[in-house]
Amino acid sequence: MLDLAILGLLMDRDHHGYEIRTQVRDRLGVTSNLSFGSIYPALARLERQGLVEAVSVTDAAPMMISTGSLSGERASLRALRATQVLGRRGRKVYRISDEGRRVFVELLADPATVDDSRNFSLRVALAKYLTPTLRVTLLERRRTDLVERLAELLAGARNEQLDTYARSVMTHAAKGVELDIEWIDTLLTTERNNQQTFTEQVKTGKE
Amino acid sequence: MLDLAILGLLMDRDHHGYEIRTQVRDRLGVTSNLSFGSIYPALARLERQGLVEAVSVTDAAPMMISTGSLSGERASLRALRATQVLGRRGRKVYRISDEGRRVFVELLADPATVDDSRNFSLRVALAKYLTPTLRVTLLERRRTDLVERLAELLAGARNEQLDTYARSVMTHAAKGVELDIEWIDTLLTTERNNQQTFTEQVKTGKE
DNA sequence: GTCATCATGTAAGCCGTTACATGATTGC
DNA sequence: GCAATCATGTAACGGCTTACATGATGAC
Repeated sequence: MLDLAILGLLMDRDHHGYEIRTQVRDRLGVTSNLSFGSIYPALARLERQGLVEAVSVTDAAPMMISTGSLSGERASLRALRATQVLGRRGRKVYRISDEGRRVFVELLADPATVDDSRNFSLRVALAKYLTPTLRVTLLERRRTDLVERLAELLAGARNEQLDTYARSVMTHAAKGVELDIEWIDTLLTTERNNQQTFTEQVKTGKE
Repeated sequence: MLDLAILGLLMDRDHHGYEIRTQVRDRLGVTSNLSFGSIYPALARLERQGLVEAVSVTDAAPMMISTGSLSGERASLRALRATQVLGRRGRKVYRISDEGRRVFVELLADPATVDDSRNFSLRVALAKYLTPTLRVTLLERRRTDLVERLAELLAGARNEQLDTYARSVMTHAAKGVELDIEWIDTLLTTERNNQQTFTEQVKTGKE
């Protein structure tokens, strides 16, 4: 989960560890702030595996931005500026490698661990990196699980041996799952419309 | 979490370990089946702590081995009978102790770990063991957290830098939280009505 | 000059899982 | 008799958290 989230964020742009925490919450919709005690070791591990690389320790490396068109003076100025604006020294900025991109997409499409709601949401949040086909597969797989789960919950809610509180939990959980299924259905509809639009465009020769 | 669920189930009646798994799902609304690899060690630990006690290992099985009072024939018959009615041999049935009941209520009311949705749902499912006051406290505490979370999600959904998938995740998560808040509000209303009814009854001298 | 925030990292521990090992009972 | 289910337990490992340790920078 953490690996997928980190790689997913790095697909978009470079990040340093401290930043990843807030980004996971704000861009990937993961509720609880994950701890640095898990983020830093994860980054170190991903680096060892060659999936990411440290692009700059400290901000002395605006070289990465440098187009060469700027004079040394202006580059220094810009470095200073970057430090002032963007923050402090000692930051270790990571960039995803080609191998990292490959593994990321593989991981994102991997059917293995889509079981829980958290993993699924994360995958949808990163779904722009999936092919339309794989997106549909992901959504349909999850939908099947939810339909099954819904049936269990509705059965549970009908259980007369339960007290009002326990039954209320069942009923509410069922509503939540229904909401999830509706959401998936709207996403699936969108996917199919896009697919169709694309197909039509090909057929009619439009761009 | 596991301890709370196990003790909660044992508040109602005795259970053996194997049975606890299904009961946690069917009566407490916990989605994923927890594994025996966590249930059995948990029961052993609770027993060591004196919160539960093993009430019977098998039904009548020890008789077959030790007792000389019954003839071998009758002992076999009895064993057979017990097996037919109660099920299989080798079951270790647990009962909650007085100390266990005390600790359970303490645990259930403990504000420490109500953070996530799973813990909260579990507590609501067991809410009949809480006093009306503690129930309201639990609900209100959770409500405050959710309102805060909702604001964050709505802010996230407004973030225009997000692609449609990521934004969709935020919006959907927000809807889920809204549903949760509505649920809590209906529960709170019920609590207050019951409370008021009780107060009125006292005032007017009704039973 | 000191406090909050930014920034990185390590070590210990918690709470669960999967995989393994064993055996009884029921139904076909 | 054989497979499926019921039933208990152990061992290894996974993924995350908390607590600890360290230090720079910016704001007041």
